[in-house]
Amino acid sequence: MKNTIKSVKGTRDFYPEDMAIRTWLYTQMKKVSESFGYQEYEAPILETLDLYAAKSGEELVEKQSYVFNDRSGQRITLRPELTPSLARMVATKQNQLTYPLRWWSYGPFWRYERPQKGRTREFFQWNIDMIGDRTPQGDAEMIAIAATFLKQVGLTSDQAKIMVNNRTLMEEETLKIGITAEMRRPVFQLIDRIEKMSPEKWQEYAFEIGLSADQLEQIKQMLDNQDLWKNSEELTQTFAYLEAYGLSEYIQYTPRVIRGLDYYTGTVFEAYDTAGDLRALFGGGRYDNLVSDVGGAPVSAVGFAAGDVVISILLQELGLMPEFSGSPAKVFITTFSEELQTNSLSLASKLRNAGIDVQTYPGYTKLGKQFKYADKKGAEFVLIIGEEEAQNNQITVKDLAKGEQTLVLQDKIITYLKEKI
RNA sequence: GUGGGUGUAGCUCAAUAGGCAGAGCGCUGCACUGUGGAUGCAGAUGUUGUGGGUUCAAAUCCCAUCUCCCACCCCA
Repeated sequence: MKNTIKSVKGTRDFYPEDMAIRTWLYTQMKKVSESFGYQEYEAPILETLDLYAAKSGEELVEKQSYVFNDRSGQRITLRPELTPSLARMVATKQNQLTYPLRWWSYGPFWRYERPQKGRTREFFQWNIDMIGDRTPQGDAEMIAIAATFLKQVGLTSDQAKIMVNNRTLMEEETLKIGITAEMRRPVFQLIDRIEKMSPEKWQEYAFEIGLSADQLEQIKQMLDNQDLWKNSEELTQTFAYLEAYGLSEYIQYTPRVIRGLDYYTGTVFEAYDTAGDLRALFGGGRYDNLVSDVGGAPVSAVGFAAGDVVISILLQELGLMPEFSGSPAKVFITTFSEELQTNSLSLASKLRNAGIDVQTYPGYTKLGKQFKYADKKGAEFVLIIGEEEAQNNQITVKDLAKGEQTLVLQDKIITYLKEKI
């Protein structure tokens, strides 16, 4: 590899094998989304920077967005997330839509970050949201979709789990120990970081934001209390519904998940591999203010986003990723000789007209090489029209897996192959 | 944005302590001019990321730069 022009940092080339995986992932997301009645939509990849300034995190807008001026001087960004676009789409047609909306989308996003394990600058993300409903059933449905997806791609509840909590509950519980609205944000950030910092550093941080030793002790107890959810009517109902879905094994309550993003207002959840080696598989929750933030009337929503990178690594590591290789055409037609090439080409055409995918060999080379090529390309049946076959209106069909071959009359070839494929 | 590592054949990696740049896999050819996988034999692979420096001699030591990887930040 000498002077090959390099690809842009943090982007990935999708060779056919990779593209097959990407398509497969998309198909799984589509299946799950549609099985719950969600409709696919798409938003522009280019948006004005203003759209994100409204509510996205400062870091995301200031540091991680790809921003440029277009020819009219307008500040344009490659979308770093979808939710603001979704909020705008809803706000724009707010009175013409039937609620609750059930929408899903899968597409590319860009964030200017340092690439590392599970993080690229260009990635794909599945977004799924229910808008215009504020019930525990809605929360439960969204979590059920997430769990169904884990199941759909072959992950067991021993391999991946969805951690659930509720921000309203945490607000109430922290209020009991004297943490008022002004202190809430730093305290939630403190809770968000308990898994990420050493106990000493975490304690230091707690005192820095102004907690008393007594409050800290009570927060610690709170974060170890796996039964805290019983104090929340919303969560109690949500978990009961998830029981009814038969998906409880994938769900785990934890007071420690609270989400870094500020716009969440109710139930929140994140999915992780149980080995705990990787980043979050997806994250989401209930948000009430996004549509009004872009100029619409207030409407509640719940949803989550799942990137393609971490889930792919996990499936790869667990050996759950299907392997795709070779051509989609299972039938391969050889070229016996220069003179007989036209016979092969007409046969290929005849099969294609009958709906059979076929690849042929361009030009002529000895049959051994053609077989080798066919094998590598994933062909299952190799067809030969040699001199004898041409004279007798026959075709030799070799089944590569079995190593057997049969002479088939040209009139019968379509029905013969359709039975076998 | 901060910190740590890495770079040798298409791929995975060797090269003792500066001293002829190698192996496996893959690739090409032949055995096998009407048949793939297996086997055997033969062959081709390189600006050792790039630029400079030290040295009789540099993949190896020094400086710079780039790449990719990993962690932090943030988050899918």
